[in-house]
Amino acid sequence: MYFCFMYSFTEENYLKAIYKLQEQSNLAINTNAIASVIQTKAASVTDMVKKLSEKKLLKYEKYKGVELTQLGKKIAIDTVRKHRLWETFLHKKLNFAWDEVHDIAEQLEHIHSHELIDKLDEFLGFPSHDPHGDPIPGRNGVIQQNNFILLSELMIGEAGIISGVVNHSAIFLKHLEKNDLVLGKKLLVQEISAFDQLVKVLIDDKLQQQLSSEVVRNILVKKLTE
Amino acid sequence: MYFCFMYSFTEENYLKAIYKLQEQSNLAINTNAIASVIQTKAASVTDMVKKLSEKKLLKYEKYKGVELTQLGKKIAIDTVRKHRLWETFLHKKLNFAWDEVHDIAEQLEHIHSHELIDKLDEFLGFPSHDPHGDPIPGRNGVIQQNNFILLSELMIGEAGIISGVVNHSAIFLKHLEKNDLVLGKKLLVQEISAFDQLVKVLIDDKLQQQLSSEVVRNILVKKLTE
DNA sequence: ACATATTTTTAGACAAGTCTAAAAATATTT
DNA sequence: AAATATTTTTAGACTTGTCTAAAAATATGT
Ligand SMILES: [Mn+2]
Ligand SMILES: [Mn+2]
Ligand SMILES: [Mn+2]
Ligand SMILES: [Mn+2]
Repeated sequence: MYFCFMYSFTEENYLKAIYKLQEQSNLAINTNAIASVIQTKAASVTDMVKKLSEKKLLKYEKYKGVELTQLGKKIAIDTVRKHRLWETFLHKKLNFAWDEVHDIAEQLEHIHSHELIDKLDEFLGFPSHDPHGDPIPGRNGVIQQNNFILLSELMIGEAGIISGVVNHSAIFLKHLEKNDLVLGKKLLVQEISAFDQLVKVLIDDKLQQQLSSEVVRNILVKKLTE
Repeated sequence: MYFCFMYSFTEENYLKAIYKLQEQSNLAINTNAIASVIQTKAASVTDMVKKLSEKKLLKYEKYKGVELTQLGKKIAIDTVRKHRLWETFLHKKLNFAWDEVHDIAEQLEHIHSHELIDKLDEFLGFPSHDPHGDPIPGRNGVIQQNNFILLSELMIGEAGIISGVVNHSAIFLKHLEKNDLVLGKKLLVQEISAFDQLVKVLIDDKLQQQLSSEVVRNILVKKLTE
């Protein structure tokens, strides 16, 4: 096994972070934002960004921010693909809870081997989504975008299937699991309190539960039309 | 997930290399030997060995060589355990050929997570041997030693089950596979040429084949007594 | 438009790990 | 036992990635 060209863990992490920031806002990506994602200092980001620019992975103009090149974006998406496939493996095959997979996948995503990731993909049956409902990019780099909406956007009387989360923190995921709010559950919105915004939902046509606005703003559902 | 204490890839590789050298000869381990295994220079080994000594992972005396401490040995064995479990996963679950697993496992063995390796072990059904017949250390660090012998040690009329290899090179493994000399096959020694040492064997009571002395000296068998 | 606050970059240092070339220690010959 | 050869260590430099503190650029308020 040899590597066409290999990027370091650090480089991949920077590219992934910039890619995610680029996705979630069309504004220029500034060094402080990157620093906060990577958990490092802005000065370090400036250094690194210069090197990535040298390597044609992104375009960098002093004081203006950065933008990934096609190549940089490809590496980033590839890293996301690996991350989500590994998360799926950990959850589906090794029975890790959905709040336990992320940190281990952060390490596994940097293993370099195309054959490995292709075979893993096949072994998992070419899954389309990871344990958190996030789409898994294909080996061509195409990401099929979800059309999920926030649970908080559902009107009274409308229903949806839990399909993803906005907040990925372990504490939130654990909380959802404890309350049986896992992927695939059907939720029917029955009542929204005018006073404290608590949302009363019916889970899978059986159990009734009250959800805080914090919770409903962080659950993504596939709206059921009918 | 947090790590009790984490050793770097490099440190783990040094410990593993020293451990393997320690196993295969009772002599003191000198820096050149380590350098040749790690694929580096003796000067670099000296530097590293000093640091590992600081960290109580090995005992080092200038010009005398090194010896692992209990802690160092534990880390090394743990790394071997991870390596062999991952090799088993790659071979059994992802259908990699036995000559393709080593290089990827060299990367995977450095993923830090006890839960991960325990769950992987369970997922694989607590295998006792890796795809090359090498024993997989238990989570307690105990390695159940093989009592395999070289195929070259079998006398005419004796039989054995292929159970391991001495040479782990991809070219040798590929050659064995091509000739159907894989783990589990039964070999009966029928003839040893006095002239060129070629060994005529009967594979699984069916196929006759001539093996070079290079081959018979690199196959390990479990002798069948009867 | 000018002063102030914020963000970003530079300068210089540090840690891990590696290298080459030279010096020191050990081993082998004669 | 001295001379030579080999092995091992040191010295000093380099790379990657990080940091702090100071300087420079940009943004904001009046
Ligand atoms: Mn994740
Ligand atoms: Mn995920
Ligand atoms: Mn191996
Ligand atoms: Mn092996």
